Amino acid sequence: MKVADKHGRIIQAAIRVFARNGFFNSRIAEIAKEANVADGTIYLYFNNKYDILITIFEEEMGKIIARVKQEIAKYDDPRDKLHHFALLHLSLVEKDKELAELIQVELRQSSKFIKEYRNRKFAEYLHIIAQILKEGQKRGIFREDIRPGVFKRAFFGALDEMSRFWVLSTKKKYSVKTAARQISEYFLNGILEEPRKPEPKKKKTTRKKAKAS
Amino acid sequence: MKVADKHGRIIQAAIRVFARNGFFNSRIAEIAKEANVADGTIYLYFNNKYDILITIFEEEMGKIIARVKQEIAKYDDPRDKLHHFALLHLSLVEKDKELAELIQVELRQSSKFIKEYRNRKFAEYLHIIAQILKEGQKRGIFREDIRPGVFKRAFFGALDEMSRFWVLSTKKKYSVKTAARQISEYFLNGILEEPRKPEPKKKKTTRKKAKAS
DNA sequence: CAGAAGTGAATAAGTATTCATTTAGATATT
DNA sequence: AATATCTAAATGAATACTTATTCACTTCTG
Repeated sequence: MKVADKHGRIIQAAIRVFARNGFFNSRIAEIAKEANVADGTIYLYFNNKYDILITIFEEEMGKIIARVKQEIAKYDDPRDKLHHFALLHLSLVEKDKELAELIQVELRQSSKFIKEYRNRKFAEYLHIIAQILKEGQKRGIFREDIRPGVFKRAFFGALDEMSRFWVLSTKKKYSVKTAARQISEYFLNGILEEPRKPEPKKKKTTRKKAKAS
Repeated sequence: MKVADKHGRIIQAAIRVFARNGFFNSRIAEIAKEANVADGTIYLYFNNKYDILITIFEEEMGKIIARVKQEIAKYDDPRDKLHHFALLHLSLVEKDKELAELIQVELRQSSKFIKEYRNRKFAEYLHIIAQILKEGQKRGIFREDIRPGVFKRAFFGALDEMSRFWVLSTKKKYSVKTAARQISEYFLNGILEEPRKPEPKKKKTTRKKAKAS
């Protein structure tokens, strides 16, 4: 990346500034200052303030979706895919809290444009979850009566709310690993004591030593 | 309540206007017009624009929390409590979409004030879920290794994301009942085929309260 | 008729965007 | 090698709005 990559510098500055103040409370002047460019320079690279926000989503969400798809493809068992989806989602949030906050907070604005945009882009992300479910159903691993349309939103929502906790509060009470394991456990096995799952037959990446039984 | 309940009229108008445009894109003049009062009148009842938003949360969230607590108390079995929490949450969203959208979208603004406010008020709502879980654990119904802090966020998040789907899109593909049943099922029994709970699928309200062994 | 309630035009600030001007880098000319 | 010429990139002060809030005045109400 060149020293004078103005486009990139502006994007990165905008992520920080928008995350800090929210879109509406952010000043173009502040972004310009943070990017070390003049106010007017921003308009050489972006049509307007809104365009900066949209571009951030376009570029960054694209990266995230590609990354997640690639990672999930490494695993064969849908149960593993689901668990690793959770793990990666939470890891990405932890790694770039400012971007995560921006996506979580500003992408929810009420404007028609954002509404439609979010639908279009998030649909792709949610679709990954639905695909994992469907594959598992085809293989007889997941129950047939699970509705992909409900499941993908529930699973994503669970991760998203957990993420918000980390993004908004500075203190992190649970590790990414713990949270990801808990959440994928809820969805795979449920929380009931009674119908505890016997044993996963095949692969086990990491075994949990039942120490204090 | 008087016919000329200006406070209430302004609140209701603001809910509509804020939901329609988002907080920042809403004009005081528009709220005033919608409430059939003069612009200046609003400042007799509220300190500023922001105060209207906060008051909406204060009053409406208070009602919701009270309502949910009351409803949940009707059931003894934590499994039923959880299911009915889901059912009521989604019903309330469906009943007042504008308020739901406002809470979902605007309560997530980045401003420090909102952040803190949300934390304080939502903590109470999330706490209801955690309490249900803990009680179930004490009774040996739910597994001991479920972390209330993760669970309450995951469960709420699942419902919240499902709600957003309804709020943002006009078409409703799933009924409240279906969605609530699916989501509470995920969390109670999981989605796996194998360790299917050996219970009759058709369970109605008149289900026997067989205390789990 | 006195005080409360309500009004809405005027005010006072704030800020996204523009554009006349400057700067930097490349190429041509001597 | 030094200088002149040209163009794109960059600048930031000025513009051109927008809008929350105020307050002098009017209308109710008991």
